[in-house]
Amino acid sequence: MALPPIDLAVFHDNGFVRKQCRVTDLWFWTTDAERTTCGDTSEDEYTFIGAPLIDGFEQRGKALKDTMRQAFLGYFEAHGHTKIDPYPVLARWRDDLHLTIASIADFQPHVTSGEVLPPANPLAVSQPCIRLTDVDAVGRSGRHLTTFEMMAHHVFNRPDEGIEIYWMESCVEHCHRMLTETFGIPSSEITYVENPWCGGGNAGAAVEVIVGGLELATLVFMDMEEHPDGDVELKGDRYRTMPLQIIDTGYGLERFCWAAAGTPTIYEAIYPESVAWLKKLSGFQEKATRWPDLDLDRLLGEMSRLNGIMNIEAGVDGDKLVSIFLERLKERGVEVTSEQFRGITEPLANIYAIPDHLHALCNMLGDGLVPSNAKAGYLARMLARRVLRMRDDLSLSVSLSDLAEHHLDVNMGGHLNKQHRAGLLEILALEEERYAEMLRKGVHVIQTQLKGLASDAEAIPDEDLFTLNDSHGLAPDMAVALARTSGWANVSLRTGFSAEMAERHALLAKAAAKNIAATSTKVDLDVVQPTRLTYYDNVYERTLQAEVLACVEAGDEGPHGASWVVVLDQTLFYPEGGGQEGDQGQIINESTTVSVLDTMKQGSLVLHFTDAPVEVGVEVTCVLDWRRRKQLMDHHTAVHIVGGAARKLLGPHIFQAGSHLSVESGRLDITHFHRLTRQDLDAMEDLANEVLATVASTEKSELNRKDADLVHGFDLYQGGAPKGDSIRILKIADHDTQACGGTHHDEPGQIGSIRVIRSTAVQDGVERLHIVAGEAALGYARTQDELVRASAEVFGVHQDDLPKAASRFFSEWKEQRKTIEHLESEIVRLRTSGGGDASSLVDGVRMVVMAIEGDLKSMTTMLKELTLDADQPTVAVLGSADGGGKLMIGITEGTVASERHNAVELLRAISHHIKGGGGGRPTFAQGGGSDASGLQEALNAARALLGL
RNA sequence: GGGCGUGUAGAUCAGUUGGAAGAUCGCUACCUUGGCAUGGUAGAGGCCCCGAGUUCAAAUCUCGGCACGUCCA
Repeated sequence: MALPPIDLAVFHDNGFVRKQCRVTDLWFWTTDAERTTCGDTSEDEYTFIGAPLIDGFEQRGKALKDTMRQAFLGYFEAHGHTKIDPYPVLARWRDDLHLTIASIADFQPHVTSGEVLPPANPLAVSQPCIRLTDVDAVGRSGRHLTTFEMMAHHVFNRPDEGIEIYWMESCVEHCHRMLTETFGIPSSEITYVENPWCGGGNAGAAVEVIVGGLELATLVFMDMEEHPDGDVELKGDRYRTMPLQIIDTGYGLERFCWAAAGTPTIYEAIYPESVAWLKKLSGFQEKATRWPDLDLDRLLGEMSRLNGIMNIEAGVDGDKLVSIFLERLKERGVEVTSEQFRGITEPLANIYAIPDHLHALCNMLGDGLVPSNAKAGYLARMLARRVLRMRDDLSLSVSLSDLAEHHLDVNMGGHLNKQHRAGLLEILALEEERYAEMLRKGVHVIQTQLKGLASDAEAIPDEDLFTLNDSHGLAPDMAVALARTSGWANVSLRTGFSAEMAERHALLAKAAAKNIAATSTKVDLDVVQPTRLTYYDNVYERTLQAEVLACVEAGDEGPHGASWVVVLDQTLFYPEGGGQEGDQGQIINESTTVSVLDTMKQGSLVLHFTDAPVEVGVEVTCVLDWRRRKQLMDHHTAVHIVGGAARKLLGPHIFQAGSHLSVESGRLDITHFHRLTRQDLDAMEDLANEVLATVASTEKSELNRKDADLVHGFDLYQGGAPKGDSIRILKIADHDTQACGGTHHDEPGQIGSIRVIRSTAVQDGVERLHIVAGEAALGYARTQDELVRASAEVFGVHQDDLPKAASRFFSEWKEQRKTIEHLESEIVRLRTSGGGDASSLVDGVRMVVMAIEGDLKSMTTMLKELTLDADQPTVAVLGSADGGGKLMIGITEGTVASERHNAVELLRAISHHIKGGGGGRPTFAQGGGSDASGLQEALNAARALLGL
């Protein structure tokens, strides 16, 4: 069964009739009985360009957005909705998304699953969103944006619990009244298109709201979930009704602004100052006047109308697009050449895209993001680099920081959520440096990569272009541009190559995704009663009476060789989670004692992995391995304290990217845009220990999610997004506040001391701090002492003199190595030059055959000494007993000696005496063997062959 | 999270099939001039990132580690 028609009173009351679109086949509602298209097809042009459909909004840019947003939220506040503050653009409360891509993302997954109550119901919000899927189309299509605000009203109905706020009828009525009353849009300009929505396992009826050819909003009625027995079928999947029924709407703030401004593109409506500024900086008008006959305004006007019906998506072939455009423009009486078209649209696309990208970038960094080469940070870097490339294409003489500063002041009122202005500008300056460095290296990379390519080649091989892009960050068009100035003047980029490369990347990504297999194991248990967790009541408790609810074999999966799994009614063992390792200890009853080797969580149960079974139903005593637990707590609380110290010292962008707590050490990953120095670590260490000394006690509390977000904001979720409605919060004075389910000290002072040992790089933009605390700190200090002592003993110096002694020994070693080399060659010179027994003359060629002491290195030095002088043609055969026997033969190049003798042949003829082989060039050969006792025979054989 | 690439002189980088560690700039000394720019000659400067392995032989091949770069999700 498909979905039934959406037949609402609001449509009939306002004179709408239901029709089927002849282009898309979708059903739609319109007041115009003659209308045959739904409004959003390749035949529907934008009708609002130059003729705004929303009246009374004379502002532009930020002021227009602010007024528009206020008008929207004002309507819904006046009609019983609660306005809520927008969430950050970094979706830190979610582990499946980097960026907030829609207003509904704020409430996923916990509110939409029914686990957590919404902050208000019904509610209205204007949520800044970032979507990078269409990043290539931004600036070129006239309407695409990477960053936009999704205005929305949301309703969360639960009919089974009697919660029914409103559904389709009221929703569409609100929408229609707002459009016509608040914004004064004539009904005749509006079409409502029925187009069911599905995604992410959910589905529902949906209505698209089209005004003047532009989709202004989508109203989704999400009341179904995917299920094999469902009675509704959509796009091949079956769905059934679910208990929670959600209204998810999305109104594009920027599109409302555009419809009110009627500008040729959306960018002129929302970033007018930036567009004007960039046009001026780039000399756009002067360039355009190169063609005095060209009616620029007419061209741009026609183009923007065309943009409405041409679907410019990522990967569209550029040349093909241009030719289609030219043809369509011609039909409309606008004659332009391909050169003129490119000359106008290419710089314009950059001018439009730059403010959009900057807006996304400033929002992301403003939320505390640090650029990186992985994850969300990479998205910021990609945007920064796109802006830099566009800036270079436009030949703008401003820095990335200048651009951002302008944008920040003009389009954002100077407001950033978390990051300071100075921090943002510093990060961008660093990004620009990195970009410049990449380009500088690019020239060299091109030259080595293309070494084998003929200088008159017309194309760079695909493989080389892939490598240049993937490994060296040189996009194909940049690679070609660099190659043209580096000696390959005729190369050009094959049409459609970029699309091909994108396809190839998609294939690789798909293949990689296949390899990820879920490996979570599950123990089968029929216990339903959740384990009561007593370690939250008192973290210092060491023994506990409990009842055994279940005991089963662990199978192969048991950690640390554990063979049984025990479940109790309550436990003081902390199960592995939040980076903290599971507790160990013992479970004791009257007759037996079993060891708990590890503890894990499965759903609401705590699994104790033991080395032996215990009887079910009996009362047992749990005994905690306190020393281990204390150490884990030391490290865990210390990690929070060091994290707080890092934030205080380095800035608001410091966010925990991960942590792991073991008995040996604690590990904390933090986001930062620089490598940390020892001075940084020392400062953190000092501050952390100061906290131990000055903060008397930690505050532990439990809040529901709604209140926690409200009171503490999203910095709470440093350790990742917690599950469930109830959140445990650890607050260490005003130093650090985090949601954390781990075990923590009540008094920081009990840790004793904290040491930040070192930092390593996890990825660009993420530093890993290695921390020891409490007893582990003491143990670490002892180990270090021992290392110093042992090293000092080797040198026979006092520990304080160790660095000095080491550097003296090292430099002396280097000097002596040099001296030895000189002396060795001197010895050879003395033994051979004075007519000694090792040397003899045969027909003007000096013959040197001798056994020496030394390794390959010193032999080559001697051989060099013997054979480099062209005035003294020499054949030298050296032998050494070193490592199973070595033979080396050198012949002075370009002399009678090298004409008469061949080093390789000579070597092959004698090397069998030491059971070895070898090779080399005709004037230099070396080899070795496994039997040094044949060395003299080998040298004798050489003498015989040389006629001595 | 996955893929790819790079670590060689103070700097920028070459180094072919495993077989004698190189270039350019910079540095030092000397020569050319009244002085400078420059030109000429000579010289110093290398744990070829670290650790294992293969081999008679590793900067080069294999594995592991560290550091850096880059693309994609």
